Amino acid sequence: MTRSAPSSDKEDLAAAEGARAVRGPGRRLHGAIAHKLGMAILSGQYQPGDTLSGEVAFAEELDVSRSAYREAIQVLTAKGLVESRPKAGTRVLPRTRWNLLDPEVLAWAFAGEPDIQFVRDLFELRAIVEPAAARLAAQRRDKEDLKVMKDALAAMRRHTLATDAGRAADRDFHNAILKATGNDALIVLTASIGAAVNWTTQYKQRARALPRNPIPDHVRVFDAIAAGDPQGAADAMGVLVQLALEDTASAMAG
Amino acid sequence: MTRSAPSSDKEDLAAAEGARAVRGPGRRLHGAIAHKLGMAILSGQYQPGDTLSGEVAFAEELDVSRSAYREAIQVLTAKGLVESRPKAGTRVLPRTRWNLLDPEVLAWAFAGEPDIQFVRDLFELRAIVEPAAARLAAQRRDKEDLKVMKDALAAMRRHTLATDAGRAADRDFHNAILKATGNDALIVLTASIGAAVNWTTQYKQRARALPRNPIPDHVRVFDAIAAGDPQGAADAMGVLVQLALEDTASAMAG
DNA sequence: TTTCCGATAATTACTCCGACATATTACAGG
DNA sequence: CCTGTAATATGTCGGAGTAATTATCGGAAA
Repeated sequence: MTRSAPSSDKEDLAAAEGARAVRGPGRRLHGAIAHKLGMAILSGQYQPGDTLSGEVAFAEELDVSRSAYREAIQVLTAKGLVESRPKAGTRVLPRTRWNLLDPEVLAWAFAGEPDIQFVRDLFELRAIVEPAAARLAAQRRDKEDLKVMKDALAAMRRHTLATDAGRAADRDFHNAILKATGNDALIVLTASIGAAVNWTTQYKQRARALPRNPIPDHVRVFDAIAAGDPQGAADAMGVLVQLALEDTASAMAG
Repeated sequence: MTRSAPSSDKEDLAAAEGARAVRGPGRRLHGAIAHKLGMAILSGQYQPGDTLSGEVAFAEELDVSRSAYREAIQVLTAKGLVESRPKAGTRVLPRTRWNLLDPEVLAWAFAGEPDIQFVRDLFELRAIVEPAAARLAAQRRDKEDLKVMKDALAAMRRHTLATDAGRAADRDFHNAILKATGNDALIVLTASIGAAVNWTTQYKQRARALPRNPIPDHVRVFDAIAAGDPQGAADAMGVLVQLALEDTASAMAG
């Protein structure tokens, strides 16, 4: 992000244009404001305990109506990022109150320079949850699930992970595993985390060759699930998560 | 138009009073609306695909201004429950888009008669995550963490789980374990799920004696963490989750 | 005639504005 | 130290106008 431009008096204007510029089709104004403020909070630009300027002042600074600004604040409030009270103003809540697993919050966290420690935390969580999901999938998958996984695997082989189609197939594969668990809570959790993490690795690896061919590892996971081998599926998926971790780690280090 | 005209004959009024009645101190009007609509969606009163009445109509039906209604809708949108588009209206999104791990969404889900399958899913997730958390805690805890756990354990012994103080100590104990993991993602995840689940069991067990004394199991977890025994901590915590599951299951069945 | 495409119209959410009500904090006086 | 009062920022309201999306209708091409 090119935030380091210290032009003094035009900054308000830049911020305002920035807010309105992001406003594409399907993206409302209040959504753009929420996006902007959310990223500002997640990036540490506003820190826990800080109190934002008053509604009228901030809305005017952003060059939007008070209604739009307020609706944006409601979004942030719903995600546990801020809290508004009469006379006290709107303040950023402590990090423990943030809904860090909310897909949008994750997107904001990964929009700028994601906090290394947080990425490690997420991978640790993945390393806990995804093997367990594979274990459940091995116990509960039906023929339809296996077919979807098999097709996704074939598509991955065909396109490789360097293409959009290949990455889409990768997502399909993992989603099929999740669906096979039949656990909704597991599905939403893993889906949002995986999406957020892959989101960064994906476009950071543009100039980077993958550490090694990930297809065989995916095949191992599939075989174990197809064979109804829970422990094998969990182990194989553990390897896969570890692989993704190394990939991301090297991408962020370099 | 004066707001205090309680003309009687409409059922709309009843709904409106219902919405306004929940409005306690610290609870804004739009928050109450969001609460009401959120529970209605989670309870299946509005099903995925349904489109809500238009802003003007619905706001008038609830006897609130469009601003308050819209802000409530923004909250629901932020949690992935609904989606609004011009000309198309506001429709309830498919369940897979809901942020089921959002604390408020969980609260709404457990406000009425919680879906049995969903409760099972959550416990399955707990059974995956919490033992892993205990394992990490056994590896990373410091003296301060152990002290907090010890104190909480003593308080649990003193008050028993039948009292508010005792349950607070129970929460403190589990929170101390989470804190000891040092993983923020793990913390928010487990904290919200645990809170929601305990929320039901807590006030359903008013007339029910606990299946068995849970203190010794807690002690086992603590001892393993204090001893730096990851596998032992994970196993002991697994027992604890299983115990909670049985408790909840019998509470919901009876 | 059928099918497809583009212009048009209607509906709905979206945005803005200005005013008032309410809650919470801070201060002054007892 | 406590209590009542005033200041202030959020909360709520109603209405007007804008923008975007969908549905409809008409015409042209197959």
